[in-house]
Amino acid sequence: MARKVGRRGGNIVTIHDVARHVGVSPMTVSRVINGEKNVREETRQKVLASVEALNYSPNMAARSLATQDVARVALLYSNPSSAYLSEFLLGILEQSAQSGCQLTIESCDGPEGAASAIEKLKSTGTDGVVLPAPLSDSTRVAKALKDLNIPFVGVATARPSADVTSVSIDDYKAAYSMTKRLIALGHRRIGFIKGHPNNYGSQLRYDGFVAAMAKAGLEVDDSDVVQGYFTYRSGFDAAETLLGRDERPTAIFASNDDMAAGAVATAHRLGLDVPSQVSIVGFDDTAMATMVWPELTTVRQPISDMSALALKLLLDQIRAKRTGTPYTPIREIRDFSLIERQSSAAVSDA
Amino acid sequence: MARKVGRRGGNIVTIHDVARHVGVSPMTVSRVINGEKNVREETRQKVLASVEALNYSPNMAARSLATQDVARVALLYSNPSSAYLSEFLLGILEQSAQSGCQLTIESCDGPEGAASAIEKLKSTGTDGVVLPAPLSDSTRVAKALKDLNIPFVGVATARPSADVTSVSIDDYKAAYSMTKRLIALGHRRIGFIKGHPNNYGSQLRYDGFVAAMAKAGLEVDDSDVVQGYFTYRSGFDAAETLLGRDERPTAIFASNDDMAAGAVATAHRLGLDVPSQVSIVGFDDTAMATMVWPELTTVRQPISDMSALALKLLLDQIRAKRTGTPYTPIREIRDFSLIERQSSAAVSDA
DNA sequence: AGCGCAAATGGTAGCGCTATCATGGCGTAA
DNA sequence: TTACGCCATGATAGCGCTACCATTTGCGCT
Repeated sequence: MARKVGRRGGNIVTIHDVARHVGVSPMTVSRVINGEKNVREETRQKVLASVEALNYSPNMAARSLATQDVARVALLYSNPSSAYLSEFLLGILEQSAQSGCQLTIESCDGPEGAASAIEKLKSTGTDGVVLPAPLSDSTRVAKALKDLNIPFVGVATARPSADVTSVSIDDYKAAYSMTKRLIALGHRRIGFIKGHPNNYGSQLRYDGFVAAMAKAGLEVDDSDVVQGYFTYRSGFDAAETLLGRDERPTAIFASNDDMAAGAVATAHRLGLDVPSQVSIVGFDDTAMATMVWPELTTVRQPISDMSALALKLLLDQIRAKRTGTPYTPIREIRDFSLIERQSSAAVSDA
Repeated sequence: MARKVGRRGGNIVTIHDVARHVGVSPMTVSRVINGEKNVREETRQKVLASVEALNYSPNMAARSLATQDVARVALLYSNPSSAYLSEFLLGILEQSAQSGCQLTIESCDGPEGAASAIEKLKSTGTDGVVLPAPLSDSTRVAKALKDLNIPFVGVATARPSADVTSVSIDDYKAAYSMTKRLIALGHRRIGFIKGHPNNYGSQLRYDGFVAAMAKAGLEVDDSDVVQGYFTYRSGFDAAETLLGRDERPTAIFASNDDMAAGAVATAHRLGLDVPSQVSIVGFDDTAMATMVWPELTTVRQPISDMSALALKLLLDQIRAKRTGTPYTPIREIRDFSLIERQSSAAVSDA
């Protein structure tokens, strides 16, 4: 019976409906919704009850318009693992829905991609940028954004730059913990596949590994450390080097899951069972980790939490810039966790 | 120098600024922006020039508010491959930014997940739902949404339900083409790994395979067809069955990339080179396809196009519902493409 | 010329929400 | 008691944009 409602699309519940229902002014409802103080507890309860009863949910468009908080935020990415990206998106989307900001996703592949992508940001009046994993370490991008005076937040940045807000985990500590765990499982000789040489996080992971080995009084032989490039193929090849000899390590720690997956494939090819003959662990807990078999023991980053937080911090920064408030960059560290799956086990007695 | 600007956040260019700059009314500018007719070409050009010059870009929040087009749209998903999800998100995000609709991402895992997720949709007043791959085939979800009278669009739905709008590719034809290609490469005995039995698309793919074989006058032996479940592990095991015997096929067609990747791993484990000794092809062109080595020859769906289109169709449907216009469900078919990578080759003379 | 009709443009009034200021009530200190 | 300040609430005025008319302009026709 769709009542005639001028331009209205449907019978959407507005703040006015709630106000009328409770018998207060819209302002009061607004205050309750936004958790402001200076509202009597009794009133608050009544409002909340009505919100529930009427099934009210705020119109983000109207809110953004009124608050002028419509930040245009861009997510710049360059070929991350898609597993990483999708989880990243999930987190940032939820946050952006909550904050009611205009989110744009922009890919910058290729060497000139970054430049043109940033040019585009500039011309569309982007207020801020979130940089996920591989891009957050790009000095070029960071410099370009800084030159344009566009605030940005890096996620999983390993490079410890004090003047940039970032959200990351402690790569060093994570690698340390994982290594310690392998040692606890009885492994004495552990092969390591390094990440991409340009990536600072790679370095930290390696350092953590070395430190844990040293702490346990174990030597790291040069031949047990192989350079990788974060790709499956590089892990595949690196594992060949590590496992294709008489004296082989009983465990391999790859700097990411793709390489660990590649290493597992090589182990299989060489007729080695994982994990009974060789344990293989990864890093990141991307979808790859549970896609292969056996599923990978790995280090998990709370990616969607991190991206959500990154956006929140970015919005703070933008707001500060707008109001002229001085802003102090923040380096936020989130907790990682060790995920034990079937690719690692205690070293066999054999 | 931040000029004082009331509540305004920054010096955002509005439609009024453009209007003043051109010397027309805001309405005219609005019309140009929205590509309406009834604007003199000359005026249009002037407006466009000013838009460019002032770097104007419309405020989505204001637009949504004014048009009342703020559809609340949900993307319901249940453990798809993350590669699929991220590409799906990319497409739908771009579209939602353009359409200025409020997009929510909702996961429904577990058996009761769907029910509770849908309950949530109901209580938040969702106007429509997009259902990506595995979920689009769930009769339960479809029924629940239909009962609630919430419009939805399925993507990659294989089930040919005439009363539901959907976007998909022709699974049958794609499988047919891929099979034909393998035959052209000289393969006569081709193993097939089926997808999940509950998935209608699986059936279509299998049918396409069988049809192409029949067309070429080739027999499909029962022992060359193995049931899989879309997982890496199931492909791994299935390939064992197919390849671990004397008379083995020279090629394997897996119903998705994960299984193809598993099959490659098994081939390696059995000491078979891919593709010189056995070609292995997949389906979907997810990130998995390029992550493993050798990279997989596969069938590519234009996922992000499809998700964008799905959202567009959904919005049409919502609009129709609101205005009371009768709506005819649409079954949109997009083109697939064959991607040839390193996992397939002509059958060797040996 | 004059008329009518359509195309081009402008004016006005909101969309749902919140910033800001105004108001009224109440407690406390003088 | 009077004065003052603080707290809870309300009234008002937009935020940037577009729907819906009203108006103007152009132009073909009689």
